[in-house]
This record gives sequence, structure tokens and C-alpha cells, in this order.
Amino acid sequence: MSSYDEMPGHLVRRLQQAAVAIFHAEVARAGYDMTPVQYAALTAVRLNPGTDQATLAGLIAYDRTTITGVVDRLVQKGFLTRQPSKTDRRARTLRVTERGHMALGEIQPAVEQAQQTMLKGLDKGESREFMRLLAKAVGAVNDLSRAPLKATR
Amino acid sequence: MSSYDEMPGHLVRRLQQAAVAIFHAEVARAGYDMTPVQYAALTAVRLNPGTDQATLAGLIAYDRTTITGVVDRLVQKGFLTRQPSKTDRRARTLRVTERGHMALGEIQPAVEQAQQTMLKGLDKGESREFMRLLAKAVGAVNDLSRAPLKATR
DNA sequence: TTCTATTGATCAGTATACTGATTATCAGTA
DNA sequence: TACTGATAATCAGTATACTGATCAATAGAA
Repeated sequence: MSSYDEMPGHLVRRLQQAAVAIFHAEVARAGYDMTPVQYAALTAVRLNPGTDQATLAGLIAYDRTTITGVVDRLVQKGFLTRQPSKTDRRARTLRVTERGHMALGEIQPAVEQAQQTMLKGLDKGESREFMRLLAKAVGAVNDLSRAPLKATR
Repeated sequence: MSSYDEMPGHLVRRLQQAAVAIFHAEVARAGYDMTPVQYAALTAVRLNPGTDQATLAGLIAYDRTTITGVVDRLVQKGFLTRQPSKTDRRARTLRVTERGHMALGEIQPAVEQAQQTMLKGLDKGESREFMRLLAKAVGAVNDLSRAPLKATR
């Protein structure tokens, strides 16, 4: 651990940054301007229609305060609707619009390609092992983040 | 790749965020308020005294425009000096101050602990394998980022 | 039912990261 | 030497992330 090159935190930061750049490039080629975070949020709402923002945050391990801005931009782009909940007047329920569904469909191949490119340095076996270890490591530190993943009810 | 839980990009983002939170907590316990990025920059300047900001960016794979703000804050805290280069009037040379050296020394154990905690879900062998694959993956996508690592001259 | 603690959403403020531009300077060439 | 292209630093603008706070509304306990 003498050099920052050998520090996992440093390497993870670099891989994350490359991943974001790759994602942007692939999605732009598909004709869209969407960030990885926006894509994750949109996908999560599609799987959980009518969810409120706090639950969405738990589903994809976001910070609650970050969600506000992300949803703002997705609403502004016409991909999401945000309406007051009928059962809890504090909450806003989210739904993917027709246009949002279309965008997700068209972006999908680009996203899959981005995930492949991100791990292009690893062969098939290495990729699988890397993913296994990555998931295991993430699971163990989930509760140490301000934005832990929360299982669905 | 059906769920975002299985997407490397998503998992890497989560591990990165946990790593930052862990780093903050450990360093705060040591009595300091320093971000992972600031720590990396400070360490890199210590290893390369008198370097200019652009070279520093290449050494630790930062974006050049990000460096300006990071260095600003390190100078403000009294950990770095930034002076005009004598050989190139465009460049500013960076040096770690006495106080910066002291801070690095006192923070070091906290940083090591943070790296351990970050991978606490993996045993020794898994950690080593994870680091190997992580480094390999990062190396392969280095040139796809706006902020690639550049070897020292 | 009333009080208390919690929760959902948001805001202000700070710190990365990035895109794209500008300014001053430098290096190499015609 | 004059010109051209590249480079160092910075800035404006946008998008995550986070800390800590506020406010309205809810849920659970006394």
C-alpha cells in the first residue's frame, strides 16, 4: 500500500470515471443525452411504477437529496411524471412516460455495450470472477454509506 | 444483464461511494477533514516536488479542470504552495508544506484502515485477486477517460 | 387523543467531475 | 523572425454526491 496505484479506493475511482465516460459515449451514439444515474433511476421506476422518491433512493442506493435533482431532470426531459401520492401527502409518486419507455428501449443496447467495454481488459472468466468479488465487497459495505441499498418490501 | 444490480457500472459506483464515506469517517477520526482526492493529490506532490498542475493531473488520472479547485483548497488549508514556474511562465509549481507533510503522516494510518474496511467483505486471497482484476480492467480503459494516467517522464 | 419521533421532499452549501471556451505562453517551422 | 499549433491554467456551466437543516405530514406510544 505504498503507492496510490495500489490502493483500491484510487483504482475504483478511476474505473468509475472511465465507466461514466464510456456510458456517455455509447448513449450519445444512440442519439441520447442521459447520465448513468438518470438511466438507473428510470429503469428502477419502470420496475416499480408509482414508487415514491425515498423508496426509489433505497432501490438503487442513492442519496435522497440527490434524487430530487435527478428526478427533476428526468421530468423536464419528459421521461418521468411526478405526482402527489393519494395515500401520503408528503410523498410524490413516479411513473415512466411513454417517451421514457421508448428512450429506455432505444438506449438499452448502448448500455449493454458500455458494460462490456468497461471490462474489456478482462476475459470472460475474469469478468465473472470480478463481478462476483465486486458484488461481495459492495454487499459488505452497504451499511457504511449514506445511501444504502434497501430491499423492496 | 437484466437488472442494474448485475451491471458492473452500478456496482462500481456503489463501491466508490462507500469508499469515499469510509475514507471520510476514518480521516475524521484522526482529526482531519480531507477528501480522498485531496489526499491523492497531496501524496502525488510529495512524491514529485515542484511538479506543475498538468503533470500532477496525469500522475493521478485527474481531469485538469478539477485540479484547479483541489489545489485551491489544499493551498487554502496550508498543505501546498503554488508558485509560478521559473522556466515556464504558464505553469505553477507545487510543493508540500511542512504542515502538509505532518498532516500526511498523521492521516496515513487512517487511510490504510479505510482501504482495509472498503474490502472487508473479501478474504485475503479474494482481495488480492480483486485488486489484480481491478488494476487490469482500469489499465484497459485508461485511454477512454478524459483524465488518463500518464507515466512519469 | 395528544405528544413525540420519524419520514418524504426539498434547500443551502461544499466538493468532485466533466464539456467547451479563453488567455497567456511556449515550441517548432517556414 | 513571424507564424502556427500545442500547452498550462482557468472559467462558465451542468450533473452527481454529500452534510446538515427545514417543513409538512405521518405513525406510534402514552
